[in-house]
Amino acid sequence: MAQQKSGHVTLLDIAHACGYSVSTVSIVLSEAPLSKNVASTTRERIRKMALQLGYHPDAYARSLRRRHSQTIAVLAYDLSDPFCIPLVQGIQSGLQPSNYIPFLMDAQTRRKLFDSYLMMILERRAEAVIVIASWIFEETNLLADIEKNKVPIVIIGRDLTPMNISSMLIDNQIGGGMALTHLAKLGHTKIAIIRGPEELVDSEPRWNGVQHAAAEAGIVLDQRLVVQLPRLTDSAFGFEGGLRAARQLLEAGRPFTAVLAFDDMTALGVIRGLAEAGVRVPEDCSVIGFDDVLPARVATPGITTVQQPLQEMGLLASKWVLEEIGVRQAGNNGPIRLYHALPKLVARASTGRIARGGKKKSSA
Amino acid sequence: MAQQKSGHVTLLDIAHACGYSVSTVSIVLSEAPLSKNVASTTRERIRKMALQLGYHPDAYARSLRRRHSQTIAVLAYDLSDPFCIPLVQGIQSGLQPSNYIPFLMDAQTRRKLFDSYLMMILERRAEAVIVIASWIFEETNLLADIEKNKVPIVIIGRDLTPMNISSMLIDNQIGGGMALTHLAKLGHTKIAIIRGPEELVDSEPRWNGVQHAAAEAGIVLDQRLVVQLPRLTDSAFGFEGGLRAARQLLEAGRPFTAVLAFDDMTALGVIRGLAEAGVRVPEDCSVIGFDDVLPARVATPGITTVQQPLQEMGLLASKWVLEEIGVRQAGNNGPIRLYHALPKLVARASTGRIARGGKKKSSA
DNA sequence: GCAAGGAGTTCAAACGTTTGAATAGGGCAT
DNA sequence: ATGCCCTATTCAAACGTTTGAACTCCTTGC
Repeated sequence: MAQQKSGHVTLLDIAHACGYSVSTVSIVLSEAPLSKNVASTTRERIRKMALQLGYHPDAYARSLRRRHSQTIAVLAYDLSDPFCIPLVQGIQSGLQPSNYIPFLMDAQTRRKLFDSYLMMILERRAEAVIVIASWIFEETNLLADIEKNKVPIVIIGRDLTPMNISSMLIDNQIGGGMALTHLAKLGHTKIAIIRGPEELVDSEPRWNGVQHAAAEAGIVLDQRLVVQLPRLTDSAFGFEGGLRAARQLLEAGRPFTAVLAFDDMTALGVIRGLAEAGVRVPEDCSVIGFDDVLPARVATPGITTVQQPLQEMGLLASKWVLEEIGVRQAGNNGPIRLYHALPKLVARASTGRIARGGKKKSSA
Repeated sequence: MAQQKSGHVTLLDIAHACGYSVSTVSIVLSEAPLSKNVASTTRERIRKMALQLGYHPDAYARSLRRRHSQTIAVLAYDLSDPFCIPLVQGIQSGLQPSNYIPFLMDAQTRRKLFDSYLMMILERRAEAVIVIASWIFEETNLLADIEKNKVPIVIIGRDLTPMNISSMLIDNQIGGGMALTHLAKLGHTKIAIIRGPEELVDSEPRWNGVQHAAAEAGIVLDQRLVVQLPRLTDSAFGFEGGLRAARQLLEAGRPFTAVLAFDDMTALGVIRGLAEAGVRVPEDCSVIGFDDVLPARVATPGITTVQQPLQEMGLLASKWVLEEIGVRQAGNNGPIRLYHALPKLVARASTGRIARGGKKKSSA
């Protein structure tokens, strides 16, 4: 009955209610070491009263006093990009066994939000940060600020080891190569390539991988079959880009039997664009993507793609930060790490052996 | 230089560094009303020093003292379900203009996690809660606990007005009707129905809507064409269910020209299952979904579906809680609200007029 | 000469915990 | 009796803020 003005039940309320001091109550309820020499009858009474009054310790007071928040910030550039989800899942499962809890933040591809979240990370005294980066993340100085505060950071999707930040990336070069090799093995030679937007760091190495693999397979890439995705404003909407790219390719009228799309969403857009013109996938044209996101798996035909081990990466990222928290508590400093994840080709139904007849694209 | 043991710069550090009291520093940096009669030179010096030392106010100390956390908990049953994302987006944009920040929690369809997050909501003194519910949410008593603590709650996807909790749902009955009517208008009469899992509250009313609309259209539903989705363990994997349902339907050998799937993921599974048997969508068979999630929009053919205004619902939910926080601060109590969102049919390419020849399903 | 008021700053208490040190009352061996 | 340990409990300070009240100078008006 002795409700505080805050509306929440406090230790003091319980203390009053059952005639012990705040200390005793605290010791019992927080299961401090000292609680082993609190009389068991006392323990019982306090516990019962706490339950009855509906007590829940105030995380703010507790964290203030204990000087740690048990919180790990997870800052994603955009949760509506299906790419982020498996990463977040991986991180969450990695954090589960620890008693750190993830503080999920969604920057929604907005630079402003991204920065304000970074600020919040500092204010909320997150004990570590995992950043899922993309182009919005343009060397913000706040990250340095976080580093200065001795908060462990891991960044996924960017190599920031030069700034002393542990980083984790997919090996885009190998991945790009895999995609092209897969198409080559199926007999395709007239391959259209949809390159990623310039501001994405993945675009360049992926393209390099494609070129090398082409050279190795003895394929000359027709520059007129290479299109460049524009800057994507609307996050997940590589789809729109792929759709336009496909139309553009068809209009150009140069024949091709396969499209190597920058990522899965692009690939899905391409397939839509081809379908508009009556081009069937994979019968008339193969399409390959990259990432292996959910929409690619559930589409029919299933999209052949270069899979990123996103969940594993998330898991590993959480392991890294937990470890680093450990070593810093011991007063040391762990190594700055860099991990290049290996992609894996997942062959589904959107790619196939080149048609015998060498069927041409229907163009205007 | 006067770093505290916590590793973070505090007001005291700044006070020492520039020779003012902690109070003055606090007043300046928190822009309290009193700061208007702090000498501007003082203000300058303090601000400069704060910046230089890299000061960031401790959210824990601040919230403890101010007695509010500026935090609104958003508890989703599973972020990897594409259904949740637009809701979360809507909530986020609704919260943007306020200075409450969303604390995003992902229960990952795990009852245990769900409960522990609810606990955390209490401990972190969230000032309101928005729950995106599904079947994992089985009348947990913790929600009552939250209510008891006078924290405003809004639940999406469940009618909890009997428990005095504002609720928001899609009108499943109307939605189900819309789907069936759409198929009927296209001339379909042999319609297979895939009902939702029993433990989902949406299943029942949606099915009712379908039945009514069928009666109204003068269609008799063949019970042998009605299959029931099993309990979904793996969240978003209605896909698997749809796939199996399609196989089952084809095996049964009863002809049908359209499938009304419980939701989009199911529809995508159905399409895959039909494709396995060489049944083309929409030429040989129409398929309609429900929800309008991303994978349905980017698949080809685009899935015709009954759209839920998820983003708007999220937005509204955030408006509700903000309002309620307002009225409670004024000492009053707002109304318990209930909102039935109106679904909208989005016709895409997965449904079409029935084939003239009345082409039968290929079965075993 | 003095109250009134304002500008600039500081005091000190409070928010709800945790925890090292202290206390009180044993019992038990010397 | 004294000293000592043991059990059960409490004191009081601290975490980093915020804020109502107080304090010290000044100026200004009467």
